[in-house]
Amino acid sequence: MVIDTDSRVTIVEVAARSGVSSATVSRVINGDVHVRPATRERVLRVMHDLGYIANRQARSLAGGRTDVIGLIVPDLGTGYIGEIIRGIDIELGQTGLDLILYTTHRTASKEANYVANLAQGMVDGLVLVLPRSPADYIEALTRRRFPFVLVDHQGTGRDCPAVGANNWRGARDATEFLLQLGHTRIGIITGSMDLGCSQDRLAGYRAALQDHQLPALPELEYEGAFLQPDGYAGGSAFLDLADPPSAIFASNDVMAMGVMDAVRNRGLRIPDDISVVGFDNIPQSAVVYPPLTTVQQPLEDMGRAATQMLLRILKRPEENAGRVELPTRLVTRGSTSAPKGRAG
Amino acid sequence: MVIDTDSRVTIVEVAARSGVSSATVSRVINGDVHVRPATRERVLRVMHDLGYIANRQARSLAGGRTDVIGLIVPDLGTGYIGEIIRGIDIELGQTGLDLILYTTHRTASKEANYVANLAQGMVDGLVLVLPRSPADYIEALTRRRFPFVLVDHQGTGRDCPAVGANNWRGARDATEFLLQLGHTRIGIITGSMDLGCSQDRLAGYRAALQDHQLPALPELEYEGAFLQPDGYAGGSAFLDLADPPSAIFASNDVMAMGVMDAVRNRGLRIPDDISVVGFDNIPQSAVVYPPLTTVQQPLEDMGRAATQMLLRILKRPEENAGRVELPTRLVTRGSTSAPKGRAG
DNA sequence: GTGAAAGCGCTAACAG
DNA sequence: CTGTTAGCGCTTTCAC
Repeated sequence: MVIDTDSRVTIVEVAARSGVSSATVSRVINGDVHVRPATRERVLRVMHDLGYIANRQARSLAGGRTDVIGLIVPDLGTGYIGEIIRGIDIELGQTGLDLILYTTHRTASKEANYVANLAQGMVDGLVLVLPRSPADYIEALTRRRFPFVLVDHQGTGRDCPAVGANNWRGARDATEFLLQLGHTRIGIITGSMDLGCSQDRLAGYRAALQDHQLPALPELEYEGAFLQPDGYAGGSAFLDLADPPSAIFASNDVMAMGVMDAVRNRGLRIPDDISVVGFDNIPQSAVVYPPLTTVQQPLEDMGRAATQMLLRILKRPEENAGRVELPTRLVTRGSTSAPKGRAG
Repeated sequence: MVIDTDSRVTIVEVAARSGVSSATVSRVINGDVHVRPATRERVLRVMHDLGYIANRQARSLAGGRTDVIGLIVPDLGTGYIGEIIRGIDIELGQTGLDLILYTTHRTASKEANYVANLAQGMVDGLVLVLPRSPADYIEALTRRRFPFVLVDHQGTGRDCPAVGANNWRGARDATEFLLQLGHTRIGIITGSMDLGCSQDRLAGYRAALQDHQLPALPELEYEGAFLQPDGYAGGSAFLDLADPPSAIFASNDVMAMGVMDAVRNRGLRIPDDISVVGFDNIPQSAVVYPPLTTVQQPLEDMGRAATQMLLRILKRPEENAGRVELPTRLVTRGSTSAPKGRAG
């Protein structure tokens, strides 16, 4: 096949040269069964010879499939999203679908706008990563039966197709790990409590304590908002207690870094004096000193799972996809050890 | 503004409600000057009230601007590309342009296909990251004056708009660093010598030696192809020499890892017996043991620069954009030290 | 300044 | 099985 970048070979030209109508060519393109094999062959040959390339715009304008799926992400800043995208891309590579990427730069209104824009015929389906304001459009999309999936480790998504990480279990595992090490006073710094993931992580933490017949103490629960200063503030608050915890679980790595700063600022050592655990396993957590023990989210897998789910919806719109929760994995590194402080 | 996800508000409806023709609405949308200010105001208001969203497909089909730029990347596997995309995204965020992403999965034919596809009116301009077969389409694009930029650290791009890293200088700096440490026998493992970047890196290495009145010895130059086994083979070859080098510069990090394996396999230590330097600063290089000294490419900056360049071309197609070379940065880590071997 | 009308390339009924 | 005929929503001459 001659790939001619200039080519303006249209369906009409292919039709003319194959001695059929453009409708038939269209049928061939779309794999319509109602075409005599011989005709199909001939058209295919001409398309090939001419280096015909379907015009995406025209196709979708006319209301056909676009073979493109839309991806809306909050930003590309952390590398976090990159992992998810990679998973999506791997899965999409198996199919003939393309990807159009939109970055909302964390703006909820842009998000809703893009959704509206894309769902208007530009793509066949939508993957929404870490949506800010899903409520704004989920209902409309659902009503219109427009295929979409949320990648939503935050747990904000209502009852709609979504994949997320098992936050509850991740937090429980992390806390359980600290308990196994011998810690009995463990502080938690939560994320914004309006997010499902924060609630789940806190619940997981409490569940682990309960498993060990330990009470959940309000003084050991500090509400943050996923930012480093929150970790610093929370860590400092814990260390100011008459009886400070010997371990601190931060609901994300960024806050864990803040905790580490707070601990060091007090002249205390990690993990000798205080153990610290994070959540997310961002790349930085492996290279800080000491390397951070944390809960890894299966980002790439989440991307893959979301894509598979979308493909399934695209194929069988009637079945409902439900929600998938992927398991997290505890990554133990140098920021945790058995308590070595004063008395046991 | 009411964002209505279902909305099928078209230019016609806006026209009707503003008491003008659709042509005028189109003019307003496209910032045509030939519209009375009062009319413009009115139309704008109606568009706003109705939550009008332009249909991308129709626009580009009709031959107008698409306000989308196409991005073609080889893959998303390494995180390497992610950095570049981030730079592009940052720069694009300032404008009203959107991004459509294509992954070629390292297939040259897909690459040419996508280029043809996108350049057919789907996007206003193209950014090609690490192109495999630019020769296949550069001429056609240039002839058609279709805006595009290569992000091309490999230096494969001919004389066309491109941004790359300064490979020569990066290699010279790395070699100079080793020389400063006191190494006098330094081996180099090159990349595929048909690539401009490999040639430049080798030249930089030789230049540094020359600066110190040291000869470039053929026995200390091993040709690889950017793969780990090449590093292993090259490193082994060097260590088999009667007078092996005390430091090895690999033309990328992946080969440097291969070198490290070879060194360890000989029972030698890094950096005590052999210093190793890489190129790229891939994430892994920070976490291997010992952490790898390497030359960092300004990936995000390259993405930004490429985007700026494309925007400039979009604005002033007549000026020619030329080529930009961005500086690299030497990242010194644990894999290098002064030679401690036998005699000084 | 503004409107009317002709497509852009394709799909989707509806006939045959 | 295949052709005819309308558009999809927008831009763009060409008139007025």
